[in-house]
Amino acid sequence: MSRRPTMHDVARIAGVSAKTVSRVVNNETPVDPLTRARVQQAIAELGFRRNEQARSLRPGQTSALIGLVTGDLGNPFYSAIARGIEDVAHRRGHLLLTTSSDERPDRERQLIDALLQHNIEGLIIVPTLGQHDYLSPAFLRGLPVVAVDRPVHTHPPLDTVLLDNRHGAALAVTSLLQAGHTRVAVIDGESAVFTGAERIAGYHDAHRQQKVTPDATLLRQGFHGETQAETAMTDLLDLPAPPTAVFATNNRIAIGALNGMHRRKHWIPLAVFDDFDLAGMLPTPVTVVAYDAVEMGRQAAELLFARLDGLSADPQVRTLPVTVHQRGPGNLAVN
Amino acid sequence: MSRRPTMHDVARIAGVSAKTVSRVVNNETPVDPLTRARVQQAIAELGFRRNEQARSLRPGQTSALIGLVTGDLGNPFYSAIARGIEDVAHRRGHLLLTTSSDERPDRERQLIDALLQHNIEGLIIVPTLGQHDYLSPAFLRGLPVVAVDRPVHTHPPLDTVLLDNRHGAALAVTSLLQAGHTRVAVIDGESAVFTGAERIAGYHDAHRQQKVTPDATLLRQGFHGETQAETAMTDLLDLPAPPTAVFATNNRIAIGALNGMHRRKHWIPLAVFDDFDLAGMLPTPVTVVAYDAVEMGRQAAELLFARLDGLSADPQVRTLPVTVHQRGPGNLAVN
DNA sequence: ATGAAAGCGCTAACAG
DNA sequence: CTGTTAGCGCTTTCAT
Repeated sequence: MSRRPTMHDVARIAGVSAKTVSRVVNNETPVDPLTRARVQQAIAELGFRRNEQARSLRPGQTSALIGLVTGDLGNPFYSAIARGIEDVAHRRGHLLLTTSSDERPDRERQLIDALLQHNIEGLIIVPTLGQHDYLSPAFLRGLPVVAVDRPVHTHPPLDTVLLDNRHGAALAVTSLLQAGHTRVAVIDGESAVFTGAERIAGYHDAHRQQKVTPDATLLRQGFHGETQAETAMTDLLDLPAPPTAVFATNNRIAIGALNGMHRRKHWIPLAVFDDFDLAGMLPTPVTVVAYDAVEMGRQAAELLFARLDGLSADPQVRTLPVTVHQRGPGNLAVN
Repeated sequence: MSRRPTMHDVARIAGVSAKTVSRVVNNETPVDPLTRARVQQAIAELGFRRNEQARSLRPGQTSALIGLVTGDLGNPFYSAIARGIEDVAHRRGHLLLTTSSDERPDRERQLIDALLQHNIEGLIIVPTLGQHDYLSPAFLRGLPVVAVDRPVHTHPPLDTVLLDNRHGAALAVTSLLQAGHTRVAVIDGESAVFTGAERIAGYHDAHRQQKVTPDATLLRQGFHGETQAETAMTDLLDLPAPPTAVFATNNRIAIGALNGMHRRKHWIPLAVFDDFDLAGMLPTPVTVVAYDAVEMGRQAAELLFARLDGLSADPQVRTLPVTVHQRGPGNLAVN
């Protein structure tokens, strides 16, 4: 198997110097049209492809590589973000290196290190819980970084793309309160997670605004995954005074809560931050907070490229809108 | 902002030559333990990180980069595959470049080209429909390639990881036939897609084996997305002699079919190739064919690394098992 | 309009 | 055990 052809190989075939090949490949001027044609002919003949690693080694050149760290690419929320980033990156002639931290800060740090060794031009990160001192200027050496979904506290602050968690949650819970519910339970995941905390704040905002006092015993936090959420739901339904509606702070929790209702054959209206298939087919009304995760990725990538282009001055925080929809049977009222 | 430190910078601080730094960084012998310590000290002081692009420029060195092309990273099926690949790649010290073809052959080709320019060591691809002459040895120059989910016909053939589509579909449809159904409809997507064709073959296998003659008018193909599948379902239910059960060849089609049943308030048992949330909570029994997409990715990556390690001889086709589960109300029988 | 030389950061081969 | 030299493929600078 023959060695991959270089510019020198092309140059030899075309009877020109490597520099002229370089000019043709990069559409630089001046090159005589006939020379250009000869070179292009030779390129086609050999199947030459420029070596990006060699190119980007030169000072002043860039790698055309963007790095992404999320908790788990297998999670559709994260992969939608990745897709949005990829869209913009592709349009800008960049490729995306994707990695998954498993939500572990040590692995996150290691991945960022690996990405830096590959000379990424910029980094987009859905930060794990924990300290991010390795997002400091000293560690990053001026690498532009954009945070998505969760803020990260650094000096100076980073460009950030968030959802309107608090407002979306408030809207969804308000729809329950306005239907007459006064005992709305909450099932949340890991209590230290930013998005969950914001959504719970929104729950409280709604109560305050609707002048309903929430019952603290109905607020359940720290549940990982569907199975735990299911138990939380059955526990709530087994209370002497069970809730008449429930707010799930995310998708997975909602699925667990629904499994719990199904198990107890006791259905109460559900509000949930996240949309999901078949929400409209359930035996109880579902109020969903929907958003565009792909768009989050796009916006993050656009912030990143703006900074690479030197267009950004101060770090920006963009908060993306969410929408609320009623799914399933129309009547939200208390049974 | 100071320039990123190089091995020479480290060498100067540690009072050694660049080659010695290289030896330390690569854990090569022999290096005097004291020298090694001095160098490590200097590395820490400067925050030195080896430049992977420069390293991999040397002949005999590799880029530690793997490329992936799927139809759409935002699709959870593909992103699960990506996650599986990433797992193995990370364990092997490799990073993954992910790209989405939008199922367009021209874009697929362009992405492969871009990946090759970045000197990927191997490529994993969920191939689009269409000719793949650009997966020929001439184009790839010996680059190892693994196909996932769909085979691709090249000479020589590629390593391939598939699901047991035909058998899984047969099992699911058999459960309907054994419950007494004789009019089982099929809703399928793009008819040229390999997986759909295999699953329909499984549908016919089941009928043959159960000695039931399928009604060709109940076989509907070429539907894109949920909305079209929903229409296909309502059309079927509106027939003078509607089906008593339906087989959906994938997830999205199943959601559409369920929406159709919901709209007509006419529920019939569903079999579907793919598992999904809330399948157990619907008003009709659901038979799902489940599988592990992350594992598909892992196996693909393992085939790739086996080839990079020079361990593989002939191209392999691995067919991964699927499992069938009953969800929802227990009774599959004809209404 | 084109080419020669130098060097990006790293490591293989060879000296010492 | 350590250092020197050379060169991977490309592009910048400066000649021609």
